[in-house]
Amino acid sequence: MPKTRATQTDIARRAGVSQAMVSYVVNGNTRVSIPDETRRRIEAVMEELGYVPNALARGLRSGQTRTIGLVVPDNTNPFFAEIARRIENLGYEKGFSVILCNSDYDLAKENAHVDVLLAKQVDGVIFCASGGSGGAQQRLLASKTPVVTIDHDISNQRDETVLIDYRLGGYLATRHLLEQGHRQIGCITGPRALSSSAGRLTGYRDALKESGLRADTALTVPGDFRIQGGEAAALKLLRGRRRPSAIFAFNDLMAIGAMQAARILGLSVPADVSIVGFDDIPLAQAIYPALTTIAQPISEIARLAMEVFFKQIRGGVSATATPAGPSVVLKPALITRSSTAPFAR
Amino acid sequence: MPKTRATQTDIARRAGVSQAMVSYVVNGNTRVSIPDETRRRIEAVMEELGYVPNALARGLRSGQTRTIGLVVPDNTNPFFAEIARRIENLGYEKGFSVILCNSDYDLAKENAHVDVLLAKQVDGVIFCASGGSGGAQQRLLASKTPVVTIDHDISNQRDETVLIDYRLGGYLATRHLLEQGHRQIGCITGPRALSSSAGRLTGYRDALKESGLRADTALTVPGDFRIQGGEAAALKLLRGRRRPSAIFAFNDLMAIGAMQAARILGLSVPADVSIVGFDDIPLAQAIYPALTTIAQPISEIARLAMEVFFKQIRGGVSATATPAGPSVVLKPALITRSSTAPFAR
DNA sequence: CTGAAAGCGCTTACAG
DNA sequence: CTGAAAGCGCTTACAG
Repeated sequence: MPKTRATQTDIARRAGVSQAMVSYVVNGNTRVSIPDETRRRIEAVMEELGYVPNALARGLRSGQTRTIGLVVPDNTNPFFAEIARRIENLGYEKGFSVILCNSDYDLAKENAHVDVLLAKQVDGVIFCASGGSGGAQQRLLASKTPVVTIDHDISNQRDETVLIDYRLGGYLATRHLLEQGHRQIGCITGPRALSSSAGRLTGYRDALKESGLRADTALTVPGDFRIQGGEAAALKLLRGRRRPSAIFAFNDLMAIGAMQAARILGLSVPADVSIVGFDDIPLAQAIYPALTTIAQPISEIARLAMEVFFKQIRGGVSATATPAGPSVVLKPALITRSSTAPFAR
Repeated sequence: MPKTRATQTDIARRAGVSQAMVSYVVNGNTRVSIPDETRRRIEAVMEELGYVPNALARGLRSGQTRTIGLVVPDNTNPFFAEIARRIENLGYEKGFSVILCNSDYDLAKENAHVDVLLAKQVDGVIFCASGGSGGAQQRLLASKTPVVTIDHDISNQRDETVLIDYRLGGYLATRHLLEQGHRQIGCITGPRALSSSAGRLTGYRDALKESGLRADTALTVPGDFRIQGGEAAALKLLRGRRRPSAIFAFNDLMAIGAMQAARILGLSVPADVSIVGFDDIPLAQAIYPALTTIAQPISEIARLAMEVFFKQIRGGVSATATPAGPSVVLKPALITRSSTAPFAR
C-alpha cells in the first residue's frame, strides 16, 4: 500500500507514459486519440494503485468544483429537509456535491457561511434566506457566483429567484377559514423580516378585509417556524381574552405546536378550534387530526432552482446580465383535511 | 470591480510587498514578525479588493480542507436531520464545512458518494451506514481517511464507531409492552442488513423469550424506516389473522405510520393497539397520542462523533493504530407516553 | 524582516 | 500520437 495517495505522475511512471496521457484517459479526452493498448495499460495501473483524482487540484486548475453551497435556516424543518434532499439528489445525478449550511435565521451566521462557500469556490449557491438583506447578498453579488434564492424575494439586478406566491397562500388559508364561518382568526407568523412571512401576512389581511373584517393586532403573534414556538404562540392566543375560533399558522411545524397547545388547554381540534398550516410537509397528512394546509410544490421548487442554477453555470457566470426580479413564481394550493371545521358555538 | 477574484499576488503587488508577506498576514503567522505598518497596509488592500482566500489552493498545498463528509441514508428522517444539524453546527464552530450525502439505503450510491468525498479530499467522514458492508468501508480504509461510523456496527481494525446499545433498546421496548400485559406483539423492522435493526430485533426476541414467549414470525414484518412503510407494515399486521395488541416499530417515523394504519382500520391507539417507536424525534411528543418510544441520545451521539473525529485528525491520520471495535456505546432509554396502555380485551 | 522559489496535483495549449 | 511545460493560488522552508 502506498504511503500517500497515487497521483497521475505515479500512474504515468508505472505505465511508462507521460503524465498528460494519464490526464487524458482520466478525463476521457477525445481531442486526442490514444491507442487502445496504451489506454488499457494506464487503466490497469490506475486500478492497481486505486487512483482517485484530486478534486482540489482539478478545481484549482479548471475553475470548477462541481460543488453547490446550500444555505437553509434549519435543515431539521421538514420543509428544508425536503428541499435539501432534492437538491442533493438532483446534484448527485449531475455529479455535484452539496455543502450544507444552517443559518439559524441569523444574519451573521449566514454571512460567515457565505464567506466559507466563496473560499471553497463553490460553483453556485442555493439560498433560502433567513430574512432581511444581510451582507451575504452583496458578497455573493460581488463574487459573481451564481445564486438562486428560494423562499425569499430579494429583488436585485442579478439573482435568480424561485418563489411561491406567499400572499396568495395566506389569502387561501384565511379565506378557507372565513368560508367555514370563522370570524376570530388568529395567526402565528414567522420571522418578521422574511418576505415569505410578510407575504402570508398580507394575504391574511387581504382576505379579512375582503370579508369586511379588520385584522385584530392582538390576534397576530410572532412565531419562530418551530413546534415549540407554535405551541407558545397558540397558548398565548388561546388564553387571550378574545379567543380565536381558528388559527392560521405560517408553517406546518407551528401548526402542530398549536394543536398541542389546544390539547394542553383541553380544547378539541377542530371542534373547538380550527387550525391551518403552511407547507404541506409529509407529516401533515400523517398526524391526527390530519392537517389542513397550504401546499408548497416542494419538488417543483427544488427542480426549478436546480434548473436555473445549471442554466447559470452553463451560460457562464457573468453572462447573467439577464432578468431582474423573480424568475419563477409558483402557486400554492389549499389542501383541506380534518383540522378545520365549520364554526359552531 | 476586478474581473476575477483577487489573489495574494494582486494584494502584494498593490501593497508593494512580496506575496509571501500577504500569506503571512492572512494566516496570522507568528513565526515571522511583520511591522504593524506593513500589516496594516496589506490588510487595507485586502479589504479594498475584497480578498477571499482560495480554499482549493490552500487545501492542495496544506493537505487539509476543513471539510467533513456526512453520509446518511436520508436527511429527511428527523433522526438523521438532527444528526446532520448537530454535526454541521459543531463543525461550523471549529471552521469545518460538511458535504451532505444521502445514500438512500443503497450500497452503490453509498460507494459513489464515498468516492466523491475522497476525491474532494475531505478531512474525514461521518458515516451512518445504510446496511451491509459495501465497498465504501474498504475504500475509506485504504484511503486512510478518518472515519467515524454512527448507527451501525462495523467491526474492523481502524474505524471508530459510536453506537447505542440497540439490543437493549429493543429489549426495553418489548418488555414495556409485556409488562402492560401484551402477549401478541408485532414488530416492524428496518432494512435487514443494518446492524442497528438487527440489534433491535435481538432485543425484541430476548424480551419475548424471557417471558416464555416465542417470536411469531408472522408478527415480524419488514419496514423501510419511513412513514409510508410503517403504515403498510402495520396494515399487514393489523389485518392478519392473529392481530397483535401491540406494535413495536423500529423507528418513530414508522410508528407514526402505524398509528395512521390503526386509524384507517378504525382502531384506537392505545385502547385497541399500543404502539412503541424508537429514536425519540422531537415530533414524538408533539403528536397525538404522544408516542412512547426508546430515546436515542442524539446530541450525545453527534457530540461524541465529532469529538472522536477531531481527535483522529489531530492525532494524525495513520497514527490511528489504536483500538479495534466500537469506541463508544451509549444507552438508550424508554420514554413512556400515551401511545401505550395495559392490555385489556 | 523580506523576497525568490519550490511544489501541492492537475488541465491544457504547444511543440515535436 | 506523445511529451515537456506552464500555471491555477497557495504555504513554507530557505536565503539574504
